[in-house]
Amino acid sequence: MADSPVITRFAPSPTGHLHIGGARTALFCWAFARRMGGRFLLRVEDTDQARSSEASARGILEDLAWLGIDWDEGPLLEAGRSEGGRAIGGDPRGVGPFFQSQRRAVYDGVIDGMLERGSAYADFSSSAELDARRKRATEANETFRYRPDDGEILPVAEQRRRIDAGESHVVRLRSPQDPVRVVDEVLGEVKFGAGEVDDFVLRKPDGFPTYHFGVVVDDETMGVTHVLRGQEHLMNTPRHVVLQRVLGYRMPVYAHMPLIFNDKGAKMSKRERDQTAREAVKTAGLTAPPPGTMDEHSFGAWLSDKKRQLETRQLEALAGAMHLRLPEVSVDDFRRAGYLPEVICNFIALLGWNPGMKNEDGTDLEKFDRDFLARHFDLARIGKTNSRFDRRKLESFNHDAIGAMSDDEFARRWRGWCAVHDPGLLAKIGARFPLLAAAVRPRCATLADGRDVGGFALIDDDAVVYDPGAVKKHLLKGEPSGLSLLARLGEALARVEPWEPGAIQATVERFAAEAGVGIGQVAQSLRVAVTGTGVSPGLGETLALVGKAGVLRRVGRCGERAAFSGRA
RNA sequence: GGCCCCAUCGUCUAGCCAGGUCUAGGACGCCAGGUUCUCAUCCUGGAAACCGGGGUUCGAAUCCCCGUGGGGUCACCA
Repeated sequence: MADSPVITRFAPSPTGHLHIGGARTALFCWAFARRMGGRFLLRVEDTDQARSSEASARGILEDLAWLGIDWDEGPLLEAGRSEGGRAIGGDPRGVGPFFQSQRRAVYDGVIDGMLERGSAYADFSSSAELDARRKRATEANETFRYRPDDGEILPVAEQRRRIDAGESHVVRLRSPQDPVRVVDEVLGEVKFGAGEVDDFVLRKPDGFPTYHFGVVVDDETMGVTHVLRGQEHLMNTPRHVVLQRVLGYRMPVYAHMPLIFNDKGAKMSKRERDQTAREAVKTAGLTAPPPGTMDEHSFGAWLSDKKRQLETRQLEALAGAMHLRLPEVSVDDFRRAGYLPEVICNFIALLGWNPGMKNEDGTDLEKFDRDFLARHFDLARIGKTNSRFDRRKLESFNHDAIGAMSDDEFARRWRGWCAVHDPGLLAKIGARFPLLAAAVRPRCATLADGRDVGGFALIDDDAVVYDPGAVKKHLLKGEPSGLSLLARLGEALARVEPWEPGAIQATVERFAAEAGVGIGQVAQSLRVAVTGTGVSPGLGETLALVGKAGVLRRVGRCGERAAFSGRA
């Protein structure tokens, strides 16, 4: 309907990185707004003074922009500056600001009215008292609900006087004890009995609103029509609905989405990464930090304290030194690990939503882009069941996406990634980068894999490390042995001109035919001689990358190695 | 523990709302073959699920109830 545009919002709390679950929530909010021709807005819920940070807010905004999730209203962000740039956000309707910390006057105005009407009251009791009561209730195995009798609440004038005197206090909702019924777009009808909602806090002693109060006031003020959020918020809904009723607000449409767990079936959390690393350190029996990762003191402190978390940089350095793969949990993690933003969007959309369409070959349609989501996303097809995050499948999707790219496109993307995450590779490979990219592309599941696959091209010629197994299998065995072919092969290769994959390949094939041995044997001996292992991209590409001089040097060095006398 | 949600292959799911066409389809992973100079691709084939018990019905993966299991939530965090 033209007169009732859909308005959705994503409202992250800037206390850390954007979690993959949060990214999905944002994506669904975005997709739904797009599909309905509505607006998607972003609001930063920075009401926890101790934990919120500007850097975190900035990071979350950038992660969203990177995923291609752009908001119509919200904080301004200059995104993609390197690629022409675009500005996201703004306040066309004048409903901002979009940082809750800047909206105190709005909340205070609402609170004042509630205090006057007696629908809220100031509570001057200390949090210590409350904690004690809560503890007693818990020990007695009772549910603790803060709900004083009418007589215990101070007269309005008295409240006013003590507030004006500057006494520390919280403001609580005088909660009507009515049942609440919500028809959730995902879960259907959900009922909450009368008395489930207690006199929860609306405004904290520091003057900042609580989450519940901020959400309800802002959603109303900003005209939010549809609230899409994780199921962990389901039990917050009756609170919000009660508040809305007290304030005479409209109730938005709710849609609670299933949760995403890690592959172990536990909630995905940042601690996982530290846990994984800590376990690896312990099984490896490491007692000191690997060189260049961190100092001994922080290492020891981190190792002995399960709750302690390393800085991202330290953790990554440690994992790198130990050749350890850390589980990704934030968008930022996936980005550094070399996943493509469009693949992440595709994959997380599938965690809880399904288009329910078939491809022409009868298989289920599950590969799609953001534009598809913007055209087909709907609430009705959001599932109810929690899902596990299957990294193998994500990897497969990413691999397929890379496989579908042209060499040029891949080179462009990989170069962009390297510029941020692996500048050393760019410096080392120089002008041969396009060649490397082409060779490596079909073998990469992530952009980070390129370094491993093409590692042979990134080392010095005399730094090749020979894998004993490969040497034994491909150089020492057989008659004639690979080793014995190498010298003559070198001579043949020296005459190759121009030095490019096709010509190299042809020469090797001719050599094999003339020597009367299989192409496989020749190729493998050469591969081992040049890369040190029996695995690499196609032989022509591999040799082309190393360069003629490099290949001849490596072949020569390989032939000289006494270590190949058979004892390996 | 109270309240609330959920339940199809190992994992993500289609099918369920409008019961029969389901000897339950697909994807990832796994296993076995084939193509290939290795690897990765690619091709072919395979194993693999309706949580249990009651109903309703001629007929239930689909509807209802109970049980069990899993999850969420119980802050002056969001």
